Amino acid sequence: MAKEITARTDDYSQWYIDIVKKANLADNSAVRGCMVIKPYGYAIWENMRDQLDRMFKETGHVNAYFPLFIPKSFLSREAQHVEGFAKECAVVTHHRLMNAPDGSGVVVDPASKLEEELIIRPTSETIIWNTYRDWINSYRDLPLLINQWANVVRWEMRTRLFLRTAEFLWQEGHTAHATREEAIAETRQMLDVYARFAEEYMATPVIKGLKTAHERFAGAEDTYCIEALMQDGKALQAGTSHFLGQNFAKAFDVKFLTEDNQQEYVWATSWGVSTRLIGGLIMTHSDDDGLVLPPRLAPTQVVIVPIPKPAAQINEEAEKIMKALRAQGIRVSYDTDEKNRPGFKFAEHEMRGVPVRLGLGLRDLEAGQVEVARRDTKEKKAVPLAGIAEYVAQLLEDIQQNLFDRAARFRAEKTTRVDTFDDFKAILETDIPGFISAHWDGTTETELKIKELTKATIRCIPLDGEVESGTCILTGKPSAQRVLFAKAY
RNA sequence: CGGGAUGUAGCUCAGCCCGGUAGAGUACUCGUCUGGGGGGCGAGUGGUCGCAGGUUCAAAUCCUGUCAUCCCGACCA
Repeated sequence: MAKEITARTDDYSQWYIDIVKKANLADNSAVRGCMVIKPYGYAIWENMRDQLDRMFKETGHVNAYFPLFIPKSFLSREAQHVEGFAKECAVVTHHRLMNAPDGSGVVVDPASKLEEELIIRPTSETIIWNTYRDWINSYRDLPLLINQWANVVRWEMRTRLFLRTAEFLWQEGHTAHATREEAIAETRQMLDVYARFAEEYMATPVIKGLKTAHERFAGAEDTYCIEALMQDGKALQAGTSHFLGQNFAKAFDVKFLTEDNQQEYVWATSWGVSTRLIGGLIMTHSDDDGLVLPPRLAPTQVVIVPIPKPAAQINEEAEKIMKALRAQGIRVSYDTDEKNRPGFKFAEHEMRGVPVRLGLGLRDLEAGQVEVARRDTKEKKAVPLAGIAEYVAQLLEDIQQNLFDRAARFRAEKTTRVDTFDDFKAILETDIPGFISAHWDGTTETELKIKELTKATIRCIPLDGEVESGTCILTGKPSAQRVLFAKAY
C-alpha cells in the first residue's frame, strides 16, 4: 500500500500539510500567505457556518454586512486597539492603475493617491462602532445584536494553511448593551455557544477560560476563550469572546438615553471564530491514513463503494440504500467511478475522512448484507441490508460520540498538574506536553519570564477550575487559582 | 524580519560540481487482461528547467537580483 501521508511521528507539520492537500481541503495560492479553499474544504466550512448561524439566530442575533475598508483614522481612535493591530495591516493608498510609460505593463497612477488611506479590516470594531453611534439613541435601541460573516486580513509573517493565513474567513459578532452586567452575560453566552459547537459538532472538547492581561484582545476589558488540545500536545485557541466595556463606545462616542433620561455610554462585546476551526478539526481527530471528520460536519457522511465496479444489480441496491439513508437525513453518495479499483477507493475515501463506507458487491447481495466500515476505528462488519438505514444512523452517532470521547480521553491524559518549575520544564520537554495546570502569581512579568524560559504560555484561567490557593511555580508568590499553560499554535 | 533548505512534466524527484538544447517514477489518455484494500502489460500526451538580468558561440547547469514554499526563531485568531 502506497502511503501518501507523512506519519505524525515522523513530521507532524508535514503530516498536517499532507492531510490538507491530499484530502483536497485547500491549496496555497499565488498570493503570499493566502490560500485557496477547495470545494471539499469549503463544504466543511459551510457546515460549520450553517450550524453556527443557526445558533446565533437562536440567541437573538441577526446578520449584517460592514465594509471591507476602514478609514485609517478610525483604527487609531482606541489606543490599545491600534497598538494591537498596527503591525499587521494591509493599506490601500491608491485607486487607479495606468499603463507604464515604458510599456512594461501597468503601474499605480500616482495621481490617484487617496487623501486618507484605507485599511483592509483586520477586524471590524472601529467601523461598526462608528456606525452604531448613529443607530443607538435610546435604551429602546438596545440591545443591538449583530453578526457578520466576512473575510479579514492580518499580514502575518509566517502562515500555515487554515491555522494562520493572511486572509481568513470568520464571523464577528458585535453587540451593544445598556448595562455592564448584560454585556458580560452576552460575552459568556457566546462563549458557551462556541463551546457547545466545538463539543457537539466538532467533537472537540474545549476548556472555557479567561485570557490573561497579556493575551487579551486589543481594546477589550476581558477576553474569554475556548482552548482545544491538538494531538501533538499543543493548544489551539478555537474561539474568543470579548467584553469590551465602554472602550469603543467612548472612542466612537456611542451614548444612549436611559429610562430616566440620562446620557450613558453603551457596553459592548465582540466574538468570533474563523476558518482556523478547520485546522483544529484536522489536528484533533485525523490519523496517518488521512482526515477523520465528525459525522455532523462531514460533507459526505456515507459513501457506497460498488465492488468491484458499478453494475446494474449493485446500482439498484445502492439506490435503495441511498433513498433509505436520505430519508433519515443522512448525506450519502455513491461512488460510480469505473476506473479505479475498490482498494483504491477505500483509501481515497479514508483520506477524505468520510465517516462510514458501505462496500457492496454481488457476494453481499446474495447474502442480503453490506460491508460497513467506520473511519474512526477502521472496523469492518457485515450488516444485514434490512434496517441498514437505522443501523447507519446509529453508527454515525456512535462515531460522533467516539471521536469526542477519544479526544477527551487524550486531553485528560495530557493534562498535568505540577507544583514546581522543574516538573513544569520536564513536562514541556516530553514529546507531547499537553496542558499544564499550575499556580501563577498573576503578573505579566512572571508570565513573560515563563514564556521566555520555556516557550509555554498561559492559555487561560479556566472558568470552571477549582479554587485552590498555592504558590507560583516561578516566583513562589501566593496564587489563588491554577491556570492552564501550554505551547500554543 | 533573522538563520537554514528547496524551486526542473499535474505530483515526487534525477540531471547542475565538470555549460552542448531535458530524463525517471507516478498521474493523465487509449487498448487489453484484471477486479472484496492503493493492479499487470502495451502504446501515447505532457516541461520556453520559479521569474528577471548578466557571462558565453552556446545556460536547467556559472554569476547577480528577485519571488515563492518549507523548517527553526520573534508576532498572532
